[in-house]
Amino acid sequence: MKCRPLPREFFERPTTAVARALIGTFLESTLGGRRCVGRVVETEAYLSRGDEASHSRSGPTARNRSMFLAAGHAYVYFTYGMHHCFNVVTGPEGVGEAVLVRALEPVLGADVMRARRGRDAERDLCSGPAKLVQALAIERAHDGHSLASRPLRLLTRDSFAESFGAQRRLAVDAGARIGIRRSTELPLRFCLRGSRFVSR
DNA sequence: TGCCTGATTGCCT
DNA sequence: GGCAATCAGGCAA
Repeated sequence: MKCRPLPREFFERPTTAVARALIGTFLESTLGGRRCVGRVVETEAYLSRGDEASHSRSGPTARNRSMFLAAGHAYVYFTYGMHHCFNVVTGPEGVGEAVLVRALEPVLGADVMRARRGRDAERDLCSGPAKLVQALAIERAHDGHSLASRPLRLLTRDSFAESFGAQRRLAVDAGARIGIRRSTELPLRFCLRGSRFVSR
């Protein structure tokens, strides 16, 4: 089936629903003139209320302002002095919710990913939020980019049916989020069951 | 102005 | 399993 970007309505559902629904979709980067695609296998939801781990917990700032854009935009932030992470903005404009994409299964352009990552093992290319950002050449400059348009798009589950079939019903597990200290009790992490490409 | 911490990764033991 | 790398944002003073 032809590659189609996810429609705006896809992102306008509750954030946890979007986080779950993103599993099995495809993230495509044509940055640097090289096409790379990965299947989303792990996500985490970050909410605007009752979530002390969310960057939006204290309202808009210069760093997190993209999180308050309309659903379907990218929120890219810099952390730990050396890494970037990629999020999909969800919810109504001005609310401040997003889904962190934590891991991808390489589908196309694995060699380009290897060169960018400086590692050979397929498992090490996109099995972490900062890894996939490096593999797809995503930068802070893409903060606020609309994910319906190149060079960075999210494509429907129907895409790449030659490799993954229709993917109608995928088994998705929910659990606690990783790498946070607050609101660790919330089950806002979603993984494709059985995938060897998740971060942990 | 200064200090502390973080939605991470990779190397070392 | 432990921990260093490395810096911008957030907050206290």
